Amino acid sequence: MTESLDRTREAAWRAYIEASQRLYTQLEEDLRADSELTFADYHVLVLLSEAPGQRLRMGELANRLIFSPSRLTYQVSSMQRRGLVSKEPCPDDRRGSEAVLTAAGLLALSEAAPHHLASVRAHLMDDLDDAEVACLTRVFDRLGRRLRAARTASSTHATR
Amino acid sequence: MTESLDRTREAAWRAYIEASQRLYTQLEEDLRADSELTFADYHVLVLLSEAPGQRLRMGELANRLIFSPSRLTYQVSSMQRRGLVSKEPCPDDRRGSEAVLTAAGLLALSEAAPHHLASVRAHLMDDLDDAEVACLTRVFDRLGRRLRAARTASSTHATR
DNA sequence: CAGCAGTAGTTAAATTTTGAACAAGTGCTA
DNA sequence: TAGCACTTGTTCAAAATTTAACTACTGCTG
Repeated sequence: MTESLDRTREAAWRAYIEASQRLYTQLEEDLRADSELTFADYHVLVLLSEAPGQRLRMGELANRLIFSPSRLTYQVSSMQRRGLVSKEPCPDDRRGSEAVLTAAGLLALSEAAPHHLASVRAHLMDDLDDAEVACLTRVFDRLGRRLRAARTASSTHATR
Repeated sequence: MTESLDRTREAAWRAYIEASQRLYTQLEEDLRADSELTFADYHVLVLLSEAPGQRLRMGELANRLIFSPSRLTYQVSSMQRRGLVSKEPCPDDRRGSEAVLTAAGLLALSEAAPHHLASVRAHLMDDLDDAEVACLTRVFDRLGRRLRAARTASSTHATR
């Protein structure tokens, strides 16, 4: 019994896992219903639109999306085929390349965003009071920071 | 601006999405490091181990895992190949079949569980105080219930 | 009880994701 | 500055997932 979760934490864990999965599924479905984008597409567009010059190094994009390098390569080529982004060699590092938001990509984002945000509100946010929002922010901010740290630490050490 | 999220909610949303993705990735990685199971495998084993007769109808299992039917078929055949579950025709409904936990499956679960639970604690639970646990439970319980309801409602109506 | 709309689950093809190798370029160090 | 270890990103093959048929069965309805 040493390694178990107490009852309340187990309940929290199960509720979290199930609801998160359902939420994700629902949002993805909504997004595809009123745009031509997947959640991953949307996320790429958001990140690029916020980046200076509306461009990001592949590696940086992969880190933020929490995508493997090869997955990102695939994701970006798919979006490139559809004209949502373009790809340019990186000026200061000839190994690298950058994904760049196109006008069509920006347009697609601006069309999809209202629906998507409405969907996030309808399924999740509108049902939360301010204290709950604060709690989620605190918990997941902390968690994200910790997991980010753990990852860079382990890849630096190369322990194992 | 009608369809946007206010600042605090947007921050909560982003923190949640990122941390959840990182957490999932981390847990999956841990699980694979100290067992032969994926997260999906593990989840199937848990559900079966708790079911009466350690067996569940495919459909029921799919609902609980939030898997598409075909994904579940694939998942279960894979586990069947590895001897973790077996499959039996359902006695009262000749269309149906049941997934049944095997002794090897139960053993694999019991070996993996301590590590996995420790991992959940280490990455998530140990860092939360009781109020936060209560908040998560409340929020995600409610969300799960609501999304579950939305799904059955929409599939009944078959609107769209 | 015949017909038929709906349910349970599988199958097959196409798409996506992973994982391991790889090519190219960088930058330290000796 | 030549050599080498590391980084960046891609490619290829294998595995997983989705989507759309499709088979078999159930259970209502006339």
